Amino acid sequence: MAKGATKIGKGVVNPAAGNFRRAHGAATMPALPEGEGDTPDVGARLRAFRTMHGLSQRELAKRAGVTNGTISLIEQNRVSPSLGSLKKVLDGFPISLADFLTLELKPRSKVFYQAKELREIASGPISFRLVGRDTQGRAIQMMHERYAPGADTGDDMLSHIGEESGIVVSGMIELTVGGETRKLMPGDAYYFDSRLPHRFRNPGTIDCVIVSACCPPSF
Amino acid sequence: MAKGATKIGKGVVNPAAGNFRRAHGAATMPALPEGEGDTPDVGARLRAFRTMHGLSQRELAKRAGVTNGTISLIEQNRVSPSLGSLKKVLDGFPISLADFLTLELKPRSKVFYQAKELREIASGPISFRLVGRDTQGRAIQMMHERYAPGADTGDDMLSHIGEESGIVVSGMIELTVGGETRKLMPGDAYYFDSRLPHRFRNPGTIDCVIVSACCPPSF
DNA sequence: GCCGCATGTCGAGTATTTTAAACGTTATGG
DNA sequence: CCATAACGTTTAAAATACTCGACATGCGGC
Repeated sequence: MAKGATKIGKGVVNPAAGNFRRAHGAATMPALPEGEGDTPDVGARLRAFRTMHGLSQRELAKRAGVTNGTISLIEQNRVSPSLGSLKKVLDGFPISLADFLTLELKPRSKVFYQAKELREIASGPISFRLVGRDTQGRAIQMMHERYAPGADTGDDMLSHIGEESGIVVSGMIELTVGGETRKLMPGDAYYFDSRLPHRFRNPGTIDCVIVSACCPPSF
Repeated sequence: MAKGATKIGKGVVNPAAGNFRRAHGAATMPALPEGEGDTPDVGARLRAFRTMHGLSQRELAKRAGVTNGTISLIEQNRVSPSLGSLKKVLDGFPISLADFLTLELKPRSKVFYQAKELREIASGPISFRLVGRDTQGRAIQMMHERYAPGADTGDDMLSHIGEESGIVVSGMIELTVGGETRKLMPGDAYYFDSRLPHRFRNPGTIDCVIVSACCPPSF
């Protein structure tokens, strides 16, 4: 292709169905009606995955050994990446090619809760304030954490197991989960799937105390 | 690429590790050590899968809407196909891209048994001759079948459940399983995973009687 | 408001994949 | 024995993916 004939004018190719174009031999495709399988929108998948890890196109590109332009084009579904490229890109974070293609990409359930949203499940001199509406289908173990000013866990890689929840007791914590960042004040809380990349940082000037809970579905 | 500079002289790229070459920006790849994920030898995978379906490169190519050359190159790992191409190719038979990449590609277990290989598990006036050495780990239900001369089941698509076994009682049957074809004579038998595409044909001039068994692990 | 920095997109050039056609081989008939 | 057909492989040309550099925008600090 010399120059002018770029088939790509501006518009996205086929964002919905996820089938790639390739208007070639005019009258090909005899047997199957095309569009059998899945390959649901690799572009959106990659973008979601990347942002969930808090990476920019350039950062990911550097990690993966490709250029940012490539990432951009792929995410726009302007190209159908070769397995080699896609593999390199995915090596940027811990997931296999097959897993990436299977990934659920589900609408994120409620993650952040305001102090007033916690549910009181005890009474009298003791107060148990429950995080999350539906206790059923959840699995938790609590912990007590303290963050000095400036403390930072750094990004966590997917741990692929369990869930995580916590309540800020004192101080302030900046929590990033799956690309969303939020500053939580005393009384606020969080609840998310541990597989989502997450990060705790104390941007304040005093210690931050959190009652947190983590992991395995032990009961 | 004009012409002469074909990087591909003759040899296969990297049949073992399954990582694709792309000797480009010289000193790229900073973060991860490359070779994290899998992508195990797409070429061999495709070839195995194709032959198991009894398709030639050209047949598959026609179904998929690509050229036979493409199939050839992919199977030799001379290229790293784009998702679009690979998807088109896989649309040729009923499997998803992710499933294809996950596929086990296990060393086929024993499929064909000679008459003398059947194990007698009864005695006296009654004779139960068992197909397959290890009854454990198998799940069977028997049937009685008869094939008129020329009868042909045609190719079966993957049924994704259970196993299948049978013994030829009289006549002759030509059985194709996962790309291998064999003519079975009276007393001979078969045992295979139903997910493998298979086909029965009676090339003889007399009826063929088979005692067969199929499917679900019911006991 | 302006600057510096980061981000995502675009255009042109290069590298790679895919096509189309031909080759060498093997099997099947006549 | 030759013709025919089918198969997998190969090669140059066409089409696509990828790189490199530049652009426009957005954001935070000063």
